Amino acid sequence: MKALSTSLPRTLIKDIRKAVGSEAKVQGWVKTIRDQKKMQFLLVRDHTGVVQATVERSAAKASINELIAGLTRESAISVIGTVVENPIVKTGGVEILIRELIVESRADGLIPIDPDGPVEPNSEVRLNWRFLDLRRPEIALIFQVQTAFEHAMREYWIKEGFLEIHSPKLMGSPSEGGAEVFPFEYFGRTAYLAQSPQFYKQMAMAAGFDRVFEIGPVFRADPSFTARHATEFTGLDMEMSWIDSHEDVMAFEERWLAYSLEQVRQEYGDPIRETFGIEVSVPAVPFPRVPMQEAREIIAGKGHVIPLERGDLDPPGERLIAEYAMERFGHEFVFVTDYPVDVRPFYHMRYVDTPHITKSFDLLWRGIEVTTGAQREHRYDVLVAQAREKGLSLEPIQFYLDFFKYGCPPHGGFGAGLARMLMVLLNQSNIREVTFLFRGPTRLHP
RNA sequence: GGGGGCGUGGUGUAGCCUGGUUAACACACCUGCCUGUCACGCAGGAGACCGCGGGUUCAACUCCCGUCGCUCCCGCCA
Repeated sequence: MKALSTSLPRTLIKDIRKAVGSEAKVQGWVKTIRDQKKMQFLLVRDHTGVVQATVERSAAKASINELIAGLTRESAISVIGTVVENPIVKTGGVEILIRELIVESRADGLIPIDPDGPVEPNSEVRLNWRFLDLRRPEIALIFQVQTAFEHAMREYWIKEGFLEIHSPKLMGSPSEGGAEVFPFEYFGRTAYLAQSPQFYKQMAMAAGFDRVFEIGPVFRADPSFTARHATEFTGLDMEMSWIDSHEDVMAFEERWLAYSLEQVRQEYGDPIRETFGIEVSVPAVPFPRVPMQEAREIIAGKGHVIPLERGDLDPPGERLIAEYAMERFGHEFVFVTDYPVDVRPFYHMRYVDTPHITKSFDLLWRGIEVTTGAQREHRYDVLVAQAREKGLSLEPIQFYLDFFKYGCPPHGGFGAGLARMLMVLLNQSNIREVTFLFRGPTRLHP
């Protein structure tokens, strides 16, 4: 009998209704125990739903009654029994009449955080016990959406002829100079964690790969204490050859995003609305574009003056330009273009007639910066001059500069943050909510 | 790195401003009861040296100083 039971295939709770009238095996966690005098009720949760399992107290069921009496919430169990229709039952109108119950792993009675509790513990406790926190069904949805979003992005890239690359994360020199890289000991010398695949995706252009993308980890040693920064996150990077300007890159990105959001909307639009109360809207193409100089004027017109010496927008400025894009174009996205050279890296291409301005852009989504992109400087002499002007020493980046010595096509690309986009998409106030395991300046465990 | 806020049973909070009872409440936990529950209910119980260190005071969870941790904003960025 035991052998027969265990050979029964598992039924996911979302499919339990199809098993009405026959025996089924359900496996999951104990959400609730209601142990009464004549009846015992369990609510069992798996990653697809919740179902009630029931057994009467009787001599014939004594061993099961005993097990349930000693059971704890959040224990991992297998339940085998007949699935019956019962309209009174609030969890879907069906229940399982327990024939066999196996306690696979008993949970300690005192749980540090309760996945079914009425209130969320504070974020520190939740991050300490992230595996319990992640049992909450609404959190599972976040990662289902991430999977669909990422899959759609990859699918679109591949459809458009991009190659997927995996560039090294161990580097012999910091890719852009500066203090924001993590150094570490590497067989007696210093190496660095990659803070972007920038140099390597450009190498792929010099190699004639034409178009590449990478989805992978990037590391930033910034001691940033905000709701949208992490020291390790998943970067979405792409680079494309034979472009005329950064406009080609923006035109690609907006189509890529519109496609990916359409896929997410189709697959998860309903649960996202129910769980997070937000409508997944597929953005119209093209997105609005606002050059930096004009953006400053618009923001000033809204009563916020960004200091002249500051080349970039500040957070209030970002919110105001997003507000403008919504008022003027009804759009959640806005490209801010043409950043001054002093706030951009040396490899961004500059305009011929206005050389203090780069052919670059940031993409803001509801006021949050989610992308930086540009046309790259592909002419060796110009690139070297720009690196010198920024005060970089050429020796550590000579391997990179060499990419441009033997025929490199004009090209450009962008880098985006997966979690940041997910945070905006699902209307979450903190990047930690949408990160499987967050890494920040003071967070290395679990 | 600069500024603000918060640290009280397993979890979330109240109490602190205006020092003075056994530090309260909800959820969770334990025991018993309960004819199908469904946020089950009822009765009882255990569980907190109030982040840490120092100071003021007859007396400190409460006021002051320091320190550590967390958090938000700014800077930086995706």
